[in-house]
Amino acid sequence: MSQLLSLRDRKRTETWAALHEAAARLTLENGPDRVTTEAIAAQANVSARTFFNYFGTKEDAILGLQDPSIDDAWLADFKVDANLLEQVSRLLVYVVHSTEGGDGESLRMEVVQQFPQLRQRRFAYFLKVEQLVRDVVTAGITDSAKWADVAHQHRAEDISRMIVLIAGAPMRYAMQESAHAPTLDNQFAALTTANALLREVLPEIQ
Amino acid sequence: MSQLLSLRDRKRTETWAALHEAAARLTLENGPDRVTTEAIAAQANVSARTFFNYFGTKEDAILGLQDPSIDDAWLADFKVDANLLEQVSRLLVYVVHSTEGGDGESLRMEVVQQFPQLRQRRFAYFLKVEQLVRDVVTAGITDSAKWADVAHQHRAEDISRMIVLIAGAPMRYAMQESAHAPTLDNQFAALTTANALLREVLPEIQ
DNA sequence: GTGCAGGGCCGCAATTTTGCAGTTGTGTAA
DNA sequence: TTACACAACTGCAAAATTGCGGCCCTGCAC
Repeated sequence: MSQLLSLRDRKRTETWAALHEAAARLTLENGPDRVTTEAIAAQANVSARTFFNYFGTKEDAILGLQDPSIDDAWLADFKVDANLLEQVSRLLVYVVHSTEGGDGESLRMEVVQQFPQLRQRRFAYFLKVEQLVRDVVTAGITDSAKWADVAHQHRAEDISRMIVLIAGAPMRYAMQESAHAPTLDNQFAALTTANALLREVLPEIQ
Repeated sequence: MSQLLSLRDRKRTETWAALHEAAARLTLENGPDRVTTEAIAAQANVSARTFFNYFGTKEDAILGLQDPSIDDAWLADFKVDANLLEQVSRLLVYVVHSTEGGDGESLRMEVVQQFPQLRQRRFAYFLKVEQLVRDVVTAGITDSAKWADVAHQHRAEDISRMIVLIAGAPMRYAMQESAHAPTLDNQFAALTTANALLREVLPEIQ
């Protein structure tokens, strides 16, 4: 038996996918307002209560969003002593990706294109992403000798808040930019553009 | 939603059936000794431990046997004050039936015909059936005015033991008789014959 | 307005499933 | 014979699921 995942983890993944699939499909068919959490649960063959064990809101299920997380391997690679902006940018991209569960074959895209009202929910998730990344950066700064000087004058929390805001600016920019054409390609292009823009702007404003 | 059964009960029934099905099918394909409980569980998509939450032994799963039980409605109809032998006979048939879970479309018959070694397990279950019926009869006798006299000279447990033995004789007889041709028809015919035989013998031996 | 039903969502206790670490018995290679 | 793998089966604690009562909000009939 190929068991990269335990039976428990495999079933958890399956249930998550079943709920997201059901939510997305039913939404595509009837629109988000004419779908009940109960119907989604029934379609996924679990109880209505279990639905809320997996998703905080109906919209999260429709979009297939999950709380951001960082793999230990990634964490090990993260260093604050050089190229911090670059590091934080990469981390943000990675963590945003971690909020989008399921394989690439999700119905998310179709749903977002069909019902743009749902789009706002992704911004809410970006806040969670930033929070998580801030925690990581804060920890890095606290432990770093290089940052000791600055950390003496400002709280590490405030330093990382500012850094994450700057590093996250391209993503916020890209999210607004690609709002009306939310394909994967568009998002990626928008982010690339925004990154370049940041690089040009930064030297000019100090 | 048609919910005669709660979601919980429905899933429990499904899992039971999935395990029995997997056990029977794998046995038909490979023989009972070359099937592991682990393989059965995997086929039914549950853990190895869960298998034993449903069945006490591998053979029980193959045969689809479950502990005997009596519906409350049946219990209400059971009276010890008249035609006791008849009543107990009926009850025995009913309770034996209750040990055979699943719909009629079970692979049980095929398995038993293919691997007669498994047959013995059904005798073990008949003991459980008798025990359960004895308890019912004992309770009836204890509460009955008609039996007060006899119950004064013998313990109610002993009285019911004897009655159940007599009432169960045809079933034991039939089980031996139909051992080599265990189809439903054969079993039923054997039981009918045995019942008639009992009725003829009884008056002669007092 | 006022009541009321419907639906999102949460807390909690009961039930079920899982993982894991045994124990036991049996076949079998050394 | 000994050693050992394998498979049936069990106890127990952690995790997942379920049922249920309840809160809050919104829309809709009256």
